[in-house]
Amino acid sequence: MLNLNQLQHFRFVAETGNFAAAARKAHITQPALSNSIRILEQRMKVQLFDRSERPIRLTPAGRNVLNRIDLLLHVARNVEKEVSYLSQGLAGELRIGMTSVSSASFGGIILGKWLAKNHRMRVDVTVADTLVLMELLRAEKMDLIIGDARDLPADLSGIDMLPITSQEGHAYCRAGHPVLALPVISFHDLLPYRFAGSHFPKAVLEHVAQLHNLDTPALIELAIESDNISLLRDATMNSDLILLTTRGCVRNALNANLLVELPVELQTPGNWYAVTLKNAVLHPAIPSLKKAIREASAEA
Amino acid sequence: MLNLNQLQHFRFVAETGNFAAAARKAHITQPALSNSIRILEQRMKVQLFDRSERPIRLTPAGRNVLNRIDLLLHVARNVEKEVSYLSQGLAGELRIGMTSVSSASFGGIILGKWLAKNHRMRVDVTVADTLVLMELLRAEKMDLIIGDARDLPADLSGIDMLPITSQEGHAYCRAGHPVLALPVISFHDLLPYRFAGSHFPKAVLEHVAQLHNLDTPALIELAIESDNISLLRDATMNSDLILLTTRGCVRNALNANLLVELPVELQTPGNWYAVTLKNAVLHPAIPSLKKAIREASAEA
DNA sequence: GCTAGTTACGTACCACGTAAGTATA
DNA sequence: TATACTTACGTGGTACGTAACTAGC
Repeated sequence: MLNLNQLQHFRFVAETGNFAAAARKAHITQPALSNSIRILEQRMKVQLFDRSERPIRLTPAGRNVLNRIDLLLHVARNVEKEVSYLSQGLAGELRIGMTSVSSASFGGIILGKWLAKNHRMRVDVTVADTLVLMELLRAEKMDLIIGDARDLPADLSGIDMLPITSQEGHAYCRAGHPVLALPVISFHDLLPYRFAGSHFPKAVLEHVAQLHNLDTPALIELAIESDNISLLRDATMNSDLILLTTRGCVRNALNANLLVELPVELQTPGNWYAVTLKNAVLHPAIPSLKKAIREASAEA
Repeated sequence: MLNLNQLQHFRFVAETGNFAAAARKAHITQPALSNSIRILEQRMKVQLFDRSERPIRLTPAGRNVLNRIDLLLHVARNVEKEVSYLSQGLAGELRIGMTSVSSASFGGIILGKWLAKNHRMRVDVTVADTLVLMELLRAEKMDLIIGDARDLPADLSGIDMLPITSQEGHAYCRAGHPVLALPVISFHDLLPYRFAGSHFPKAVLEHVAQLHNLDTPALIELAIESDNISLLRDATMNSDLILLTTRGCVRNALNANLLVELPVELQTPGNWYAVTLKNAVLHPAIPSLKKAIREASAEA
């Protein structure tokens, strides 16, 4: 097969029109480069340079070869770079499996944030139920799946499970909120006060609505929607709105007794685990993705 | 830089899923291939295969590398093939210069036929006058030019000239044609009999018309036009048509005294030469093209 | 125990450096 | 004569083969 080093050498000489300068570029001595080109010419059975006069000149055939080589070297450099990134877990393609609900409620968020930081990574997401995903994982057709704990099979040998607790949702109100005066608080009691929350995936609201036998999710009226969590906190602390969010986001306000967690079961759907094979070689990017999942969990 | 051999080896193993089979494909022994892969893994800092079980399996990172490599190897093989053809003068790009007249009258025909036989060749044709073309040739911006002998410079040192005589046109009629009875025959005497010929470039007819002071080339009425030369001969031998063609095309008929060459000056425009540099390395395809030009000349 | 991949070791070759030689301007 | 490329030669590294070893089915 072709020797990319020789081709690179050839390119340097063709570019500089000068063996000595090209040798400096290639970080070898001039005679070594001279040899390299000579051998290349012999292998190709093509005279690349006309050395009969100074400065040396590309032959017509040399020009043709040069044109061809350009693309090849370009592709080679790209592959080299890509592999370097790949080995550091910074590039490549991950095959991720998710259940429909987990993808809707938090999978997209985690992946989105992770991909923003890892712009050389590609992710191929398959949505299926946990049992199917487990099969795909075991067949090594998946690099990582996010499965529902209740559906994970009894046989947990050979798999690595990372719990995802990030998105357990709760309802919060300000201290001194009128609803706190009730002896027993149900979800229905919250409805009149309206809600504050981040842009929830539809699936989450639908699930909560269904859980509490509401005819339509629209009854859960979001008075204020924003991904700016501090804004939502301030709004809740200064009104009777009910804040729907995760505990991690209001930890400080809870400690300062500015917000109160309501004893209402939102029961966000299931407990999830990020699952990988234990006795297989993982994709170099998996540790980074798992770290992102752990951090997302810790934030909650 | 990357080593294409190693990458090829990797591909073989990935394809067969089997070191022994891959070694046979690569025409090396199995331990040698084992080493090759190991070194590649070390260089890439990526584990490509999971050897802990049989059969061995591609790791996720290995899959990623494989995808990347495919294009690279494909391009490399193409370049290799291309260079091989190039060295045999069967592929590559030629930069040809022609005058406007020569390109119209026969350059296109010769190139067309030659390209049909050399389907891997590309030709970049520049049309300019002979002096300009000579400059381009001397500056090695042309591989071959077709120049008008009258415009070629006095200084012919360092250039190689191949005369092109193929297209010297003459007029022919059947033996016993009435026009032969005239004591002196001029071109105007031929007009009433109409003409037979191949599909001439406009430039040629215009030139002939101008030469004989005809108001319009349309007066040279082509009763029959065809690229099938034997059909034209037959038609001419069995009628009073005047055949406009080159001597080579009617050589046999002339020898057999079936056709007669008329003493009429058609003076096809100029004498051309295919010109190349003498003391420069030529494109490998030039001999083949020159041969085609010589053959086209010989046919005439 | 049989198949398949690895490790160990020896060899030949190839790419490179240094030094001397040759050609061009 | 000076610059630039080539040739000659010595060396280290690498890619391969052979043979012995080890591990999975």
